[in-house]
Amino acid sequence: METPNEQDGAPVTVAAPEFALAMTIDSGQVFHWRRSDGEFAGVVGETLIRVEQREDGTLLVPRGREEMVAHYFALDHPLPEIYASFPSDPAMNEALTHCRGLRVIRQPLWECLATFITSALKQVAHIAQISHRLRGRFGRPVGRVGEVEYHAYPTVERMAALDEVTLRACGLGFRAKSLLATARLLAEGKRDLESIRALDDPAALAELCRFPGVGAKVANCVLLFGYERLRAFPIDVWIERVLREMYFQRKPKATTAKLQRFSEKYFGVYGGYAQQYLFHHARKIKARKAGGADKG
DNA sequence: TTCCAGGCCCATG
DNA sequence: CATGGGCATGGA
Repeated sequence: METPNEQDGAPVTVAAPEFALAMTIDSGQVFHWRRSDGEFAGVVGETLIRVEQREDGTLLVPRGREEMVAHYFALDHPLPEIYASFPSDPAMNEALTHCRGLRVIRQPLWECLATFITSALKQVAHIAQISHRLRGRFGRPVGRVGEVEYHAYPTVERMAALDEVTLRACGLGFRAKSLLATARLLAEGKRDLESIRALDDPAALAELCRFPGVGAKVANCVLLFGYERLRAFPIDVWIERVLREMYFQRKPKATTAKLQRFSEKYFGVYGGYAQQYLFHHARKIKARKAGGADKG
């Protein structure tokens, strides 16, 4: 039996054209990667992965993990085709200019559903904080990098066996109840995430919305980041602002449902990618303005 | 101190 | 069907 750890062989080089590792990890899809020097360390499923992107764009990954990393970061997504499908307007063009190489990650289903339930009305930094607490306290340890121990996301069974008070102690607030209830539905076999793969987008969305703590936004995130439905268009407060400023200036009373319908048609078959680019760019612009005086 | 965050849910018009 | 308010937490 193999026991992969931080010493499992010299890293090997993997070609990764059109891929921006740091930006992808920092784009609010996943919340558990840590950066040290030029390297990132995180857990893919149950495997500790250290990955570095060099100046020439190639990746350094642990030997034997090339496929796992390529699959996780979706290096096979056809970015040229995706970019060609984007509408050409000032907002989209600007986002594309600044976000080239950003990819929509393929996440494990339970981990994705759970983290986005905890994301409700939380800032990205807070989601990361909560995620690390949950992993550290209830997830299986999978190795260490220096002094830092890494953990897998808690299993459905482990989460279902906890109680609301324990979860609230991780900083979950009112989300604890939903997360626990969802874990129990899955642990008891009353629902199944794998079977949702067979459903079409609308049916899958409706099924996901049956979980406590899951509405249209979280469900669309899970469709996009977990089920690889690249058309799914999550509308959070950032995207809603962008849509209203850039596309609905003249219609201030348009409802969210209206924005949703417009977006799904306007941004097309890779709407999820368009959304992710608009989202990330909007956040970066704000951060740049807020921290404009700091040394860079 | 106040504001805001990758929302959801339920009670009212 | 649309709208309003409550819900926990913590960093800026």
